Amino acid sequence: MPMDMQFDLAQIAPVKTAPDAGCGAQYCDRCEVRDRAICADLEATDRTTLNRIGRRAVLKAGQTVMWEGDSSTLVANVIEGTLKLSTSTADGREQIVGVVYASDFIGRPFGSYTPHSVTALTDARLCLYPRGAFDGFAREHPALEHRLLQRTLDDLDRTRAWMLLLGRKNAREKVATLLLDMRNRVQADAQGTIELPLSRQQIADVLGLTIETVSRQVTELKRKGVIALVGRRGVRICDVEQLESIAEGE
Amino acid sequence: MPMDMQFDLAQIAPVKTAPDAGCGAQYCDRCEVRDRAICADLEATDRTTLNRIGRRAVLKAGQTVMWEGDSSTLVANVIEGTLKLSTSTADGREQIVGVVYASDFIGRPFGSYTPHSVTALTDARLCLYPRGAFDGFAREHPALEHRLLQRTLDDLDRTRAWMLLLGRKNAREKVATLLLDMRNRVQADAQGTIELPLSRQQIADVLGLTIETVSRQVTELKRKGVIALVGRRGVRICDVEQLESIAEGE
DNA sequence: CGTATCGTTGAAGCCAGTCAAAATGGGTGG
DNA sequence: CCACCCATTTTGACTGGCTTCAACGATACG
Repeated sequence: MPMDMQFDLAQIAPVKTAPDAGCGAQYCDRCEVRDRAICADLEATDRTTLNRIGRRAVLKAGQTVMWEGDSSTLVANVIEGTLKLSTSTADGREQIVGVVYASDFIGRPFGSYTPHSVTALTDARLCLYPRGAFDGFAREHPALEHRLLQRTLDDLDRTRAWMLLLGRKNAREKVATLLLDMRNRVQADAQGTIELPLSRQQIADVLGLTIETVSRQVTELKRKGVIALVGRRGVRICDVEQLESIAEGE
Repeated sequence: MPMDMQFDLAQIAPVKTAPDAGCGAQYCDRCEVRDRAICADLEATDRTTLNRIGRRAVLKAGQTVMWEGDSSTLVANVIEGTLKLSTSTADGREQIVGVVYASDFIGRPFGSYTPHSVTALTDARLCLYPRGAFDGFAREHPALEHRLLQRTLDDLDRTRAWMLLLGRKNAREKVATLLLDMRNRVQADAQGTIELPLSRQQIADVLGLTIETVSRQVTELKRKGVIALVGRRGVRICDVEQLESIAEGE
């Protein structure tokens, strides 16, 4: 599936819309991310109001929901799946500036344009809100704004930490750091294998490297016995301490 | 002055403390950044309350106010001067993750530790608040939290845009982009010369380059007639269009 | 089983880093 | 005002790590 696939609005299926429309309070009550998303500590009545302006949407891997530079019309909670945030230079060089998971918030509230594109890496489900309506609701609900602030502050910390990687780490350290990051973010299976949500090209776009350099560094880590590869996307970290010391530059 | 100079608490002089202590509402009324800082649209009474928990502090260039990894005990408004936010690897490689100017907000509210160091690049003046007290005040004043959210969202956008530079631009594009950024941030004099708040080493630390590479790129831009140098810190941009096209990769 | 996509490997070149030395300029004291 | 000093910046020569270009191998899917 090509990564530049267009996001077909017709494919944003309002899923199982209830009589009172929106996500429907009854759906929120059984929402998978209910107590981790920003709407978590809203009163039941407020949640009902918020639900009324929301719509569920289903995305296939590769679909883009928002484009860099477009006017900001939508924000959303991620219910399921993994998505990338990316920016590009005029001549097509891409940098992934963030990877978001279930319960994360996407889009640019309180701003007129979208600073980066948002693209599904896996099949995904969102709870979409029109930005204007969301902004209005948020301004009237300090508890929601507070959670949004907390989340934004955390994002900023993570993003700034990543700047150190991009600006000052070498290829070996970059790859090791990413694998450790994935270890914290992605659930491992019984054998301790984690399924990377990123292709080699996407790893390169996160780390500011080329796909060939990523491949060589991964192969080198495998040769040393620090990691083991399981198919294309699977990685098992065999020696966490050594990987950590490699990530920090020995 | 060594950049690792310790921040001597004794040097945080409570300036002209008025009878009612704090910054003193009467000082806020003539505060230089009064209508640009986050406290801008507070009611007079709320501002008085906030002032009561604030203290003015004076910094000399090179002094560090907050250290990466320390527990977060202070936040502040920048009243005057320029400061850098930076993180480092264990072996001492540094990355500047942000540069802040008058009216900007620094520190990590609603978090237990400081994710980056904050160091004065020029002499500076701050309006300091104990974090706990500030957090409490902010939670009770949605208008303040909203401004803080807006600011944090803007910071995040800028930071992510910088990731594209760090990960995907070459040395020439990096230097050109920085000069254009400085053009927007720093006031030029009558001849159009801007006084950079950063040394060559600091420019290197912002761009993820070495000082030698920065110097060579600056020299090359001068040779082409795109910029002119005035002393060590002064730069005049002679051909903005060309600099912009260089920043975007021709 | 065939094929398109993705990932790996190899060889060569180049950009930025490293190490070393010279030049500049801002500040100080005579 | 000038000479001197020291930190900063520039310049030069060389190295090396990452990219580029190309071909090959593996894997998932119809």
